[in-house]
Order: sequence, then C-alpha cells, then structure tokens
Amino acid sequence: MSHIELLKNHELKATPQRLCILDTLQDCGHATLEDIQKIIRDKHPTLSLSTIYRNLSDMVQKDIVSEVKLANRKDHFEISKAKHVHLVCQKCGKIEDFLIETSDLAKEIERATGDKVLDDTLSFDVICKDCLSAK
Amino acid sequence: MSHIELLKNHELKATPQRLCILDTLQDCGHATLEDIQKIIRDKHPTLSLSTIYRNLSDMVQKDIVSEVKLANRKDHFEISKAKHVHLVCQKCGKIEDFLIETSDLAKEIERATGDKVLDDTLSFDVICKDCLSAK
DNA sequence: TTAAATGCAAAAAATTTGCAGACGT
DNA sequence: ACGTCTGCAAATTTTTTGCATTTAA
Repeated sequence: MSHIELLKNHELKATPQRLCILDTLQDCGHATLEDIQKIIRDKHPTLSLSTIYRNLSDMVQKDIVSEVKLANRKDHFEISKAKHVHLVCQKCGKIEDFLIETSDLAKEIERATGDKVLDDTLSFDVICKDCLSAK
Repeated sequence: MSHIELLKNHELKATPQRLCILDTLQDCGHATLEDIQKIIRDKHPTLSLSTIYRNLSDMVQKDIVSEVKLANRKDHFEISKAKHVHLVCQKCGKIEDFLIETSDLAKEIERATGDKVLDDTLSFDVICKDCLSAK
C-alpha cells in the first residue's frame, strides 16, 4: 500500500510533509526524532519542527507509525508493521528486527495470571554477529 | 539488603535524599518522575528537583535503579531486581510484574541470528483480571 | 577534614500551542 | 469552497548546569 493510501485510509490528508516523514521512516527502518529532523532538513528544509512533532504524534495515534521505546536509547519511530522483536546491539548500536512467535509466552502469562494478553513488544540486548566476529 | 548498604556498595553516599527516593520507589513498585516528585514533595518538601534528576540518573548508571520504558506510557523507575516481564493493563493502567523464564526465546534468537543475547526487557499489553471481571 | 552531594537560580533543551495563511480534496 | 494542515514565533514544560554551602564518612 502506498503512503498516500495509508494516510487516506486513516482520514489524514496526504500532504507532502507527511509523505516526507513516512518516506524517511521507510528509508531508515528506525529513526529517532533527531534523525528524522536531520534527514528532512536536507530534503525539505522548510518543513517545520512543530509539523514533525504534530504529525508523528497524529500518526502514532492512528497507529500508522509506532513509537519504539528501548532502554538506554532515545525513542525510535517506525512505520507500523507486523509484530517483531528488536535486537539492539550494545556495541555498535544497530537495531535488527527479528520476527518471532511469542504467543507461547503470552499463553503462559494468561494461564498464570488470568489476564488477557493483547499485544507485545519485546527487545533483547545483544552483541551482534558482526561485532562478535570483529573481536 | 538495606538501602543504606545498597548505596554504599555502589560508592554512593547514603544521603537522606537518596534514601527518600529509594523508599519512594520501594513503596510504589513503579513510579514515574512525576509520581516521585509528588510523593516526595510531602515527605521532604525541600528535596530539590535537580537532586531527584541527578540521583535517579546516578542510580540508573550504577544499576541500583532501572528505567523502564513502555510504549505509550511515561518512563517508570524502579529498584533493580531480577528479570521480569511487565504486564501493562490497557484499561486501568496498572503494571504487574511477572517472573518468567525467557531464555528459550533468547536461545532461539541466538541460533537464528548468530548474535549473542545479553539481557532482556519485555512487556505485554493486557487487560487485567480485575478489569476483565468488572465488565 | 575533604571529596561528594545539595539547593537554588538560571540556562538549555524539548515539546506544545495559537493563529493567520496555504493547501488537499 | 471548506475544513484541515502548515509555518512561524512564542509559551510551556522538561532537563541540565554552575556555584556557594552543607554533609556523610
């Protein structure tokens, strides 16, 4: 689905600013607010900071974009996609995605607590393959 | 271990301010910076905001306190303890801890990626038992 | 006694808001 | 044409810092 459709499907106008933000997220995979500002400053120098704030916030509300919170790192934003685990390399800082079935854990929690598990976000701190082999 | 020992073991002086912050975290289990300010304002009205910031930051550095980042919620602080999962109720906002063995997941990730998994932080969004039965 | 810690006030950084004009549909 | 969206500047909120004084060890 194109970003234009994506926005329209969520009752948001497909403005160049919003498309620019989405393109940036698409290119980066993960990006902090700072990253986004910096990248956008080149492509679209007149795009204001408040517009970035407002649109990220709106798109997170609409669940077009996800805000990813990780320990010891600035918050990242990304285009919402299927559930995955974040692998955060403590050496080089790279963040990999890893698709995984976590429903067994969810089931176990439901059994033990009586709660209903809705959704999950999971991250692991790792030393990535590249950093391991660089030693 | 007392909070005094806890601080001394980490080369931090056991000041009344630090003890007050730790007591507050102990009582609350989880607390946002705002919570901490509010609670401390009563017990110890002269404890300054910058001291709270500085000490939380120092104690997180020393790993006495953990900063818990959760999607769509303000960051929480808590006294560091054994690894556990956070269950965040989307209805009432309550956060429960749930001790669980996640090493199988870690193993699976290591096998599939070649990374070394160091540590984990995991949270699940739930509707808690109480909210479920309140319907 | 002495290095570390605190409070205060001020600075800096991050985020939000109001509003007049521009723009997507 | 209409209501939404934007840029700008200003307001607000959050976090950090410098420094004189106090305090734990």
